[in-house]
Amino acid sequence: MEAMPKISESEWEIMKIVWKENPLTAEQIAHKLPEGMGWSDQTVRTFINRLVKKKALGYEKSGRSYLYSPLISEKECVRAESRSFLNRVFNGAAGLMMTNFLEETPLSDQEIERLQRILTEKQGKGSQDASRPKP
Amino acid sequence: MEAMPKISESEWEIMKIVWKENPLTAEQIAHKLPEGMGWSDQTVRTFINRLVKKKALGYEKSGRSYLYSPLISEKECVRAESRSFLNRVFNGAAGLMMTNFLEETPLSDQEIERLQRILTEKQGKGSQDASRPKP
DNA sequence: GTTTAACTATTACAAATGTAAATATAACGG
DNA sequence: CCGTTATATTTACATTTGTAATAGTTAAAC
Repeated sequence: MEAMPKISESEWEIMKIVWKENPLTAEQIAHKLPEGMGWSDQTVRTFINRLVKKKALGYEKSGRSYLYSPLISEKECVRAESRSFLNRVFNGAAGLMMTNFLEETPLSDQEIERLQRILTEKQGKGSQDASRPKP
Repeated sequence: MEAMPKISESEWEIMKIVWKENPLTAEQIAHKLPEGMGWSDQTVRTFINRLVKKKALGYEKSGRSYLYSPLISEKECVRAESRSFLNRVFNGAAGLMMTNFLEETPLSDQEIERLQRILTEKQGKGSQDASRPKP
């Protein structure tokens, strides 16, 4: 798992785009950025370069430009970032965090049902006891 | 709501302590920090000072030292940080985020039940339709 | 082939952050 | 009162981040 590189806020914007679809040229990435972003082309390229340096993006030459692709998985990054957030803000208490989110966030009935289904599924599975002997 | 100051990772450690109990002297804060932290006394004082500069902490003189107290509420900070995280990592999709957490996090049956209770309570309340006329 | 237009790479620079040392200050002990 | 010492304030410095401008390179066009 190679110690996830630390992805900054701006770099996340780039990564989200490249995860969704790849490979992409720098220009394509710049164009797919959300409107309000307002970054100059050079800024975008700087972020891309930093991500390459961090081994978060890889590239291959194609014509006059490079095609960038992710070298680290979105799942891993989301997991790492989530853990960091959880520790920073909730001292690692996932239950507390979720309670908090549930209380603060408006959810559609559909979403509520989906979450409930997931919870019910989890229920029997005894995931609270991680120390069982392997069969 | 005064545009929450941005609290850095290290600064969060300080704030969490002062929120839990206050007022505290710099020394007390330093002592209450988690073991593994390994910050020098001066480092802790630097963080405290930055938090004062950011108006996150206030102080009052007492004998030879200051007593620090939070000027911003934990709730507000948690909310701000949560929103930032949600946007950065999940593009603001709270439902997706929660699904993800539920799937990845081991929870005790107790916690599961608590979350289910909260969800059930939310269910009728139609929080997905925020545009109802006030009674 | 040489110019040029598009890309990349290098460099810049200020603010924030992590980490502290050095210096000033003031209160407490005697 | 005066020194000692605990505190606070100032200063330091490297790294990361946000935000580019400028310089270098190379494929494409002619």
